[in-house]
Amino acid sequence: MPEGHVTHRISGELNREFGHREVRSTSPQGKFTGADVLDGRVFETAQAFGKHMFIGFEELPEQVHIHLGLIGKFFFFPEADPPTENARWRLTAFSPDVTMELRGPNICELSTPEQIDTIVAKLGPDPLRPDADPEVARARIRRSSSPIGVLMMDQQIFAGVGNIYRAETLYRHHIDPFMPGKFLRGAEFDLLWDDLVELMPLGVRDGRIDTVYPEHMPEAMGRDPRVDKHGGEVYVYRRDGQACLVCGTPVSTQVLTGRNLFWCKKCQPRSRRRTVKD
DNA sequence: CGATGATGAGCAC
DNA sequence: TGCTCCTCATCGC
Repeated sequence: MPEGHVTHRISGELNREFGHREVRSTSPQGKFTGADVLDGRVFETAQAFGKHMFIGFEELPEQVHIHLGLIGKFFFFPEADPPTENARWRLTAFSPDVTMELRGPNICELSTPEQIDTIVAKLGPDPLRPDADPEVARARIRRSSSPIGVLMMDQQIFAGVGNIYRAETLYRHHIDPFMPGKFLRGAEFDLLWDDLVELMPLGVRDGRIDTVYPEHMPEAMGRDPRVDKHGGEVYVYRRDGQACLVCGTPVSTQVLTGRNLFWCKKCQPRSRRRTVKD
């Protein structure tokens, strides 16, 4: 499931498996009407911008625009006819055989170059892209009175960051999620941005989100060292009620703009800056 | 075996 | 703020 590291990781996988190969394209489930247009074409390049992915085919100006949403998922099979059905989009290449299936995406449609430009223009800097300019994000945070915990999820600020990276990066820098963006110190912004630039490529490489420093690894806490349920080792994400890996305080949770926020009240204390009048 | 919720986001009220 | 879309693993009965 999908924060920006997943779209980037899968773009790479698609390029390796299908790049410059002729493909068979279908929509077994029928809801991707553009699938037929792509059948028999040559796959060119998949690219990721935050949580959005665009896939180009030779001699076609439109590209496939994909957004996984909350539950969308890609599957790869080392065969031309995997025993599945009802995928939104299915791509197959032959000898060597490989099949991709896309299930449950929020968006899977053909988009014109103009439409793609519009989508990309709305996104903030993506920590996974070398061309990202963090100053855009810095400026937007500095003039916002929304809590930094809300701003972290705003794709116009950090493209690709989702609920796990939000909770974990705020935790790693002891930042109060409820502090208005305008009160975030410049040095704190630098810590957050640099951390995303460091952590997210690891997520791309490993296909999971790990954020715990070695000295805080569960072994050191006497816990079972197995991977957490969501697929990575984390400090606070979905660990509500469990002991903070650093201080032992039960991890807190609260719904913030429709999503579950997780944080440690002791490691990320309410900032006094928060109470200053606008 | 039905209910629930999940790494998301647009939209109506 | 809450509903909606989409899928599927997991949980409680």
